[in-house]
Amino acid sequence: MYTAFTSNVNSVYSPGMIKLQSNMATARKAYHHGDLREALLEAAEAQLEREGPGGLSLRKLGRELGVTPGAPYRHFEDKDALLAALAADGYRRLRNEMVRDQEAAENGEERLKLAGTGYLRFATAHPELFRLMFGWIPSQEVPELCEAGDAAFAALEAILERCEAEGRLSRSVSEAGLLAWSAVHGAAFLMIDGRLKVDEPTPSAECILGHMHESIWSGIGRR
Amino acid sequence: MYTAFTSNVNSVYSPGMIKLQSNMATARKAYHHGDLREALLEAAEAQLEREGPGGLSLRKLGRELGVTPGAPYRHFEDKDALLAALAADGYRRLRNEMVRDQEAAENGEERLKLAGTGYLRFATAHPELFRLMFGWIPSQEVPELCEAGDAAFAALEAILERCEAEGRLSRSVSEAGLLAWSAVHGAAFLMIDGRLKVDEPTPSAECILGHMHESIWSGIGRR
DNA sequence: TGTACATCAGTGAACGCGCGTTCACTGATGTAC
DNA sequence: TGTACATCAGTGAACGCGCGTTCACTGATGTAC
Repeated sequence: MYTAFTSNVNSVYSPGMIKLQSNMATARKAYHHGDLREALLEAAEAQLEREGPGGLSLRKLGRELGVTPGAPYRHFEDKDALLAALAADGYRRLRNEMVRDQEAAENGEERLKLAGTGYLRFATAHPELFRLMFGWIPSQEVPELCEAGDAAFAALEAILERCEAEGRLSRSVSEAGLLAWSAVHGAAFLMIDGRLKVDEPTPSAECILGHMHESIWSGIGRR
Repeated sequence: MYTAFTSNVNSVYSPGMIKLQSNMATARKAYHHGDLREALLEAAEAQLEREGPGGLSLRKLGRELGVTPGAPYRHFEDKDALLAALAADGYRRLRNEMVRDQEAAENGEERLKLAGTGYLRFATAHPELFRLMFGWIPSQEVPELCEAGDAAFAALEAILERCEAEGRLSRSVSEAGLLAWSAVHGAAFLMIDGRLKVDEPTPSAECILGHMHESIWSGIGRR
């Protein structure tokens, strides 16, 4: 009964940077799922985006993947562990989005703008995941989660340090970081909460950052 | 059994601007609670802050107030209605915090700074309520909620318009509003998520806005 | 290449829980006369 | 001031639900010889 549906195994999706194990080809229609861990993460993220944080349940996940309620516990100690893995993966992808295309930039100002755009792009593409990453507090500390979060912030800091080295900052790195991060972070939340109506009713990441970058840069930089 | 505890009726707390009905004095130890509606809102907010959004339940609320599980339904159609009332009240108080002390300000720039400080003060004092206000989407539109939210934003807009009238803005009101609101909103979230470590590990609203205001104002204003 | 065996990743049934909500009811309150 | 009555705001029991988690089990897989 449960073994009939394993189509999800063939999914194209691969959350984050975790490599899929390669025993997938032989796993279809098997008693063993093949890669239930990845499938759970994938389905969990979809469920989260679809139904919000309240709608995410391990049982539902199992049902969706054609697997018994107990099965997820072979891969995650409990629900919190799954959420933490989801959030950590989110931070890694957020960071990727921020540093993407950085080589194309000619100077610090451009790098900052690209990173901000990436930040907004991530938040608007995965609003509930973004909310989970920043709003949810695990019942006990998860080192993987802290590291991934710090790494994302470190990417911003590195950019600002290069700006400073180029002599393009009118403030300290930490004050510049406070404004830049706050502004982009705030805009991200306002966007996903549907509270920003600039030009269009649901403006794009590029549009919003286009409207904000000049203000940010006059606030913290010089040309 | 349920009538033994009505001490909450005497609470000093009065959420938002709603006036308490004044039959409280006669209500103690009564079969009728006296002002269950207000008591529910008050207890709900405390419960929200104490245990997070997942820990808020109507049944628990009833238990806490010494009242039957059915009782809350005399005052709120369902759980969503209570949440909406909570959020709407939050917006009203947020607005109050923003416009507080405005008369003390000498010019637009100072007004903006005071409003920002009030915003952060509210968010850090009521973090879970703040998250509810901005993160939660009611299953059906609640006009009261929209109005209260719009009114809070309108307070910011009014300040920026006065800045413009004084000739102190270097950008359009809407671009200035985008930066100012995003920056303060983002800082609010970063603060309540414990991600801001400037000077102290948990800096105050005044401290954070002190560090941000110069950057914001060089971004959007002139002196 | 074939077999024995340890390990892994599932099954399926069950546990206890707390929740939102409904409903027929009743005690308290306030009002009209 | 006293009484009849409508309305209000509770009671208490019940409904059905889905959830997280556990556990003894078993089929599938991979490895050592």
